[in-house]
Amino acid sequence: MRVSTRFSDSIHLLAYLKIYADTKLTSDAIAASIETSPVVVRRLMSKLRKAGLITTTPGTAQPALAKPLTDISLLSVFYAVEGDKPLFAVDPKTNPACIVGGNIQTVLKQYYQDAQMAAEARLARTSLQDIVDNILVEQAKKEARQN
Amino acid sequence: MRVSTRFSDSIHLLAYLKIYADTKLTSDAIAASIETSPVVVRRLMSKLRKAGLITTTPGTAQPALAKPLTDISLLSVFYAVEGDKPLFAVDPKTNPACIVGGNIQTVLKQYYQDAQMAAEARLARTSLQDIVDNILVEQAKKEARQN
DNA sequence: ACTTCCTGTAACTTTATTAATTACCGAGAT
DNA sequence: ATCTCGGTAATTAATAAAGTTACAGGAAGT
Repeated sequence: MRVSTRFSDSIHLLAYLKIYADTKLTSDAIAASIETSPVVVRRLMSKLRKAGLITTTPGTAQPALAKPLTDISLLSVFYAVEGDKPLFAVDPKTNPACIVGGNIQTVLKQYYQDAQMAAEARLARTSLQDIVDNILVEQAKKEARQN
Repeated sequence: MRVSTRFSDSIHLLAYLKIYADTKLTSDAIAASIETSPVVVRRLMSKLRKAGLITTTPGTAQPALAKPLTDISLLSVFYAVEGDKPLFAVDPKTNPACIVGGNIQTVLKQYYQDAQMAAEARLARTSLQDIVDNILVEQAKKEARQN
């Protein structure tokens, strides 16, 4: 399958709303930054809006963050656009007549959930403000190198 | 994309080698347990062999675990069949002329790696012996319910 | 030696997921 | 009234994984 970049693109989008708050925030402009299509941007915004992370007004280019960036964790963005999609997939179709095939799902599910929760705990610890701060630091480094 | 079940299927395979060690371990028999095709099983075994987890002999059905199950972690199985595939995908193609698009990959990579390492640490903590033990416990529960 | 069963791979096809595209409705601004 | 833009549905294209077919060659029994 094609690998999903929704999570990364959504973080990009939200950071863009903050950093370019003074510009015209059309889906076209945002799409140019992510290098995707405006429709994809609007689809992402639709999910972010439903998750309560941003507000939008139909017909006019006024997307806005619904709360301060310090109050939005990477995890809440992940849930908003990926739902509760598991990081590790259990093979759902194995032979129930076999000792292994009949029990492995139950067993793996537990360990996978542990691992996923560990990753999610890290995502929960980071806010979008951290991301924006780091982007600006990287940008400053870049500009310093040029001089 | 279709989500990969290689990791789960490989754990299944290795547990099968242990639990059914006394039977004929043909790729057909293993495939019947995983409910996949023998070729898929042989492909998985090829990767597990290259990673040093099992030994096989061409032409004869004698796959064997290369080390005790207590010495094989879920993480080593994951690496064997998924390589260093990241759990969270960075969008590689964003506008470098934009402050966000030009720096976000660098920033996200760090946080994604943190999260992935947390998950991997959990996987490293669990051995295949734990999995086999749990499978046998589940099976015993099942049999107890039937009486 | 011959036959049978099996592994190891390569090549190709099918299936599933995601992103991209096209198209259209209706809201808001000028 | 017109122009711009968001929201969404429907379709197409791209991509990754699993399934399938095919075949070369090893091992073991007869």
